[in-house]
Amino acid sequence: MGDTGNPPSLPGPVVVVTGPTAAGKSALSLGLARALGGEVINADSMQLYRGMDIGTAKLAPDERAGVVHHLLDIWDVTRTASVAEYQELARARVDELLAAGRTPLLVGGSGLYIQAVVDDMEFPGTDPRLRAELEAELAEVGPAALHARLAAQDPAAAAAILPSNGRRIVRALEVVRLKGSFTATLPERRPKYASVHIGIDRDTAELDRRIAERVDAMWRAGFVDEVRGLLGRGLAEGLTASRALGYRQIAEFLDGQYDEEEARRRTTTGTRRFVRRQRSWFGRDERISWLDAADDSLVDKALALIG
RNA sequence: GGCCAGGUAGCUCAGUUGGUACGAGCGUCCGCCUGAAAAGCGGAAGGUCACCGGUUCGACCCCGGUCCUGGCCA
Repeated sequence: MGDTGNPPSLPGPVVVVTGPTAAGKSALSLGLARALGGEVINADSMQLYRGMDIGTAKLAPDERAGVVHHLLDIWDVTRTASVAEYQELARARVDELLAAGRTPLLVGGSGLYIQAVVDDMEFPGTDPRLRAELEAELAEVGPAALHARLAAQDPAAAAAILPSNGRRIVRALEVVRLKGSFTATLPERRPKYASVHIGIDRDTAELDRRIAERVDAMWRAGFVDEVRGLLGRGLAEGLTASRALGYRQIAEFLDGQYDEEEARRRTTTGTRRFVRRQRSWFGRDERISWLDAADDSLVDKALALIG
């Protein structure tokens, strides 16, 4: 149990708690943190934002059961998220905790973020000016034309990216310009820390039911007011935060594009769809040991995995 | 009870002057993913065209009847 095949020389262990939204990660993480004497490091891209509380199901301070949480509320809603930046912040916390003999619990549903911390991933830099140029070009000539250019500059990268995926084509072209090639900058996946990956999930019908209930509860808790308030703080200008599930839909409702009921409907179905994408991502990570969130002895089983 | 409109994919609706349903949006399912990842992108599966009978070489589309839905009038 708990044997992840990590070379013993790696620092750790980092306990990862992940799984689709609304499965029950937060609850489990509290149980584990208390049992292990650990602290939680948030790995949820949207909980990084200050003021996005209700819609991200962020644990309020008094709900954290005395467990210290890191990397919540660190970004303003106008800020564009960045995996690379998150990676740096999260690793600093992991290192601090390990040095202090505390167990870092990396908790969240953002698969790429977790991987960025735990694996030896390097993100080539970005150049805002170049990026803006490429983006403008994309808007003008469309993704197919840019894809053709990528194919000429880095055939392997072009082959891996669909001609319709403008965003990824732009990033690849940016990296090619900065580093010479996109694909060559992607090293083999190697672990950076010794880690135990615990995934929790539920029966799909059950999870869908929980999602519907949760969205309703968010509405009752004042989700619409939260968004209204954030719009006053520039939410609409934030590239990342304005796209968050529920926030986008409510903003569109407040903008008069459709009614409130429709916003809630779209939030629910969008969340369901998101779950499918999360599972698709997690499914490729063989390190994850899956547990049923509905299991009565969930915490014990998770502790057994950690060993 | 009468009149009008309508019954086509899980939902909302297109469509064929009669020749194998060209469907669309949403939903559903599957997948991709390296500085926006709750984002972005791709693929697939779904239809005895309400039912019965008739006309026709051939009807989802024409005719008759039945049932159902909505509206209007009594």
